[in-house]
Amino acid sequence: MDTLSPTPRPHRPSARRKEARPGELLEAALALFVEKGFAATRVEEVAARAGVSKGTLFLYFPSKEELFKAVVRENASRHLHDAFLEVAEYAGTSAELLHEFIRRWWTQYGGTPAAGLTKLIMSEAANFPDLAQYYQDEVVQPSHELVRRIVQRGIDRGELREVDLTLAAHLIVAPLVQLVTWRFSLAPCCPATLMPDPLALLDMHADMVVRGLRQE
Amino acid sequence: MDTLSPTPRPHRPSARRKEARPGELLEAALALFVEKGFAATRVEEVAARAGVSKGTLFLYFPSKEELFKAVVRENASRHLHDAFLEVAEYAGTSAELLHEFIRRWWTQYGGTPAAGLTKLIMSEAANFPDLAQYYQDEVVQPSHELVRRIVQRGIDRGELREVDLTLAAHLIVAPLVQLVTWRFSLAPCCPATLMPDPLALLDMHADMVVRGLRQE
Amino acid sequence: MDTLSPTPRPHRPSARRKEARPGELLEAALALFVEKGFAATRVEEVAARAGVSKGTLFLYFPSKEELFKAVVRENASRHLHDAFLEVAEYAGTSAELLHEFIRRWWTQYGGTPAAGLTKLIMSEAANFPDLAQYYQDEVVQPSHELVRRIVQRGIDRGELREVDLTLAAHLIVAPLVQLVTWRFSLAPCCPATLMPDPLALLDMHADMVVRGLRQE
Amino acid sequence: MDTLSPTPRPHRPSARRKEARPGELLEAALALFVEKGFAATRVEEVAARAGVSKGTLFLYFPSKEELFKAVVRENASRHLHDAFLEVAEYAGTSAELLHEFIRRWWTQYGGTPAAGLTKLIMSEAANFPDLAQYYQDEVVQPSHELVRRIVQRGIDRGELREVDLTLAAHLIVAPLVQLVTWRFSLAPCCPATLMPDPLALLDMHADMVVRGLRQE
DNA sequence: GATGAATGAGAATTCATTCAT
DNA sequence: GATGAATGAATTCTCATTCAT
Repeated sequence: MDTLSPTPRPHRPSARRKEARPGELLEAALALFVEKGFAATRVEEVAARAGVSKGTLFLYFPSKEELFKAVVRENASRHLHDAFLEVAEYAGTSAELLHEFIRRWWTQYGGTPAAGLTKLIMSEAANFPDLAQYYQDEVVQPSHELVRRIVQRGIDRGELREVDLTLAAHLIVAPLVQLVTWRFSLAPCCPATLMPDPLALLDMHADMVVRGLRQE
Repeated sequence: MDTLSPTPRPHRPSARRKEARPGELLEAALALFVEKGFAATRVEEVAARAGVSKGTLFLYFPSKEELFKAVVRENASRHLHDAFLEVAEYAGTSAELLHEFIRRWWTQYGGTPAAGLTKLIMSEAANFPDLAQYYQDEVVQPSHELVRRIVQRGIDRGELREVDLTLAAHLIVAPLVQLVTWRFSLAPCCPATLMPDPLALLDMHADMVVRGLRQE
Repeated sequence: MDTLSPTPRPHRPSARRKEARPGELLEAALALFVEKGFAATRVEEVAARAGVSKGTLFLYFPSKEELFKAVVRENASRHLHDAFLEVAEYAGTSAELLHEFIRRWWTQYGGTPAAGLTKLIMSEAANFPDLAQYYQDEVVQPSHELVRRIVQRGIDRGELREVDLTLAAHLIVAPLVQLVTWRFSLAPCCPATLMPDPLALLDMHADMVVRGLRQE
Repeated sequence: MDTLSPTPRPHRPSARRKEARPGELLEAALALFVEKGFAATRVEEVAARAGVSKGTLFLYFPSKEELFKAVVRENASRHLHDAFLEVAEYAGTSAELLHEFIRRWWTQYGGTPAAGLTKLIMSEAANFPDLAQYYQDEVVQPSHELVRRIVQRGIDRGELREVDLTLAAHLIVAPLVQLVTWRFSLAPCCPATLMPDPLALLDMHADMVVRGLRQE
């Protein structure tokens, strides 16, 4: 698209490439770090996947470790802000909101390459404790807060029972996290039949949560 | 000494002596592989933690990779056989069985060091596809089969609704797997307050599952 | 413009324009090579200090090594020719000549940035034996010859004892060389108090030489 | 000597080698650093010259830089202490003491491989300012102090004129330092005829110093 | 059996040099 | 002519593996 549309001053090819480099490298690095882990990924592989040479990578990131940190920072907390707004404005029932929330989580994060970040953090937390803390603060905590608000809203509306919000949030989030963890760990190795259809699983999950929490 | 004493179930009599030291090495290796990942763990660390020298490790395991495989094989499918027997013989309600099953899972696996294996497999599946397949066959599949039997038993007894057994099993297992994954990834890095009490979480999970699946 | 104007001694008319920028590069390179050594100096630093880009440097010098050689050739044997003439024409006593020679050496070479060349050659001689030989032939030998002539002149005039000219030249030159070596090695690192005033040192040196060599 | 004398428990060969390793590596490193400079010397060369592999070097020194620092510390201030004692107890004339001091300096340091350290420090001072300071404090300062004492002793005995001790020390030391600098820089590259016989040069130097400083 | 010194293949990083713009 | 992004050969350093004792 970009290459075909006639623009007044199309940046010189090399300039356009230069601007795209970090993004391409981050994308390649995310995929490889997710697949093989930080230590088992060679920077040369990352560079090759991004279509550049080893040396070029170091033009944009001073070390493999900084590349890793940039990958995490780049992919953390992308859509979280929007989700907060939507929940605050939502007008339907809690059952509808939960189904909607979970489905959107899948289309906007869980089903995208960025979801590999979740598995990556799980795998490397002990080797990068500061990043783990960052992820905890920027992604985990806000996500749980969002889910707690959804549940609290249902309680306030008389649709859901009064329950421990923290535990409920963990139980609502767990299958989502589990789904992406599997998507990037066992799923690529093992027969496709083992993985249930994500949307069917998520719909049943939303249904189970609603049944499990509803006021009787 | 050990090799002569008649014990009820000696794994393989001739190998018992040899397995005394390997046991310590496997234990050390499990802990370190879980914490740092396969590539980031140095064999010298494993040996040191087991109280032997680097050379000794290679007396028992021909390579780091074989050590890893032994760790997985040693820790996979420990209590699964017993669980099958117990479910088959269980006499109480489905609600009781689910609570009992989940609680025992925690005391016999989820809360033990062996549970690190789950996180380890998640992290290293792509680097060791044959082990991932082995784990899938020996642990994941049987576990899901066991859970499906529990649900089927509830349906047969008229206590639970008819649901997709595969999806139900995934949703029942997901929070358990998620719990151990966190126990070995973010939990060691981040404030204790973030982790809810495992038993409280698991009890609520069992309760939610029962409410979500019960016949109305 | 420059290339057309007839000047008294244009080095090579056609090359004058080209040599404007190389001059800055050579100056920058001399300073950095002296400070850090050939291998530890990055061409990018040289270019930056000369106010041009890395690529531009290679427009004027085909390689880092050629740049180094140009630095040496540029700075070797600058004032030697004049000194020979002055000694030949000198009319005063040997004591006056020695004092004068040494003071001029300081103002015209030893105290200038060009003196860094001496330290540079000391440091890199083994890595550039052909340059070392060039320096030996073009600078060291003529300098010693000049000093030998001064001593011979003193002997001929009956002011100085008959001594081994070669040894005397070495002993007269050594403190000069030593002074610039220190100026570019330890002096920049260590408290100024350690460095004696160069002119006081050189005056005492001239005085000691005269006393050491004079006819009794 | 050691290897020939029959000792009760000759260490096992490997143990004897192990103990000798650091020394062999330091010796090899000194020679190569002196010849080519720190940056231009490859650790593999050092290892090869010491008869071991690259990896072995890192068993004894954590980095190339630490190896360099160890080389300097190992070779600095070897014979300085003895020299102080000998000067304090010396009974002869100042002329004899100066000749003796300079001759011994040559046999015990200037003429040995350890003298390369002097050139090495000159070359690398700017890149290792802390080592330069260390050398200044541990070697240069004490050496000059020693020489000042010799001159002061001569003044006290009425043999030498009153002169600036600091300047005198510099002028006495300069040709010695210059001699070793040349020994390890231009001398290996250029025809032997250029280098005067060190002992003849040093004798003339001592003679010139005595003549230059003596009371008239 | 146990040790740990030694090895060397492999990975991260640097930097002189090239070349399209 | 000038630039600086890109390259890849070269170098430091790591660590699984071997083996003599």
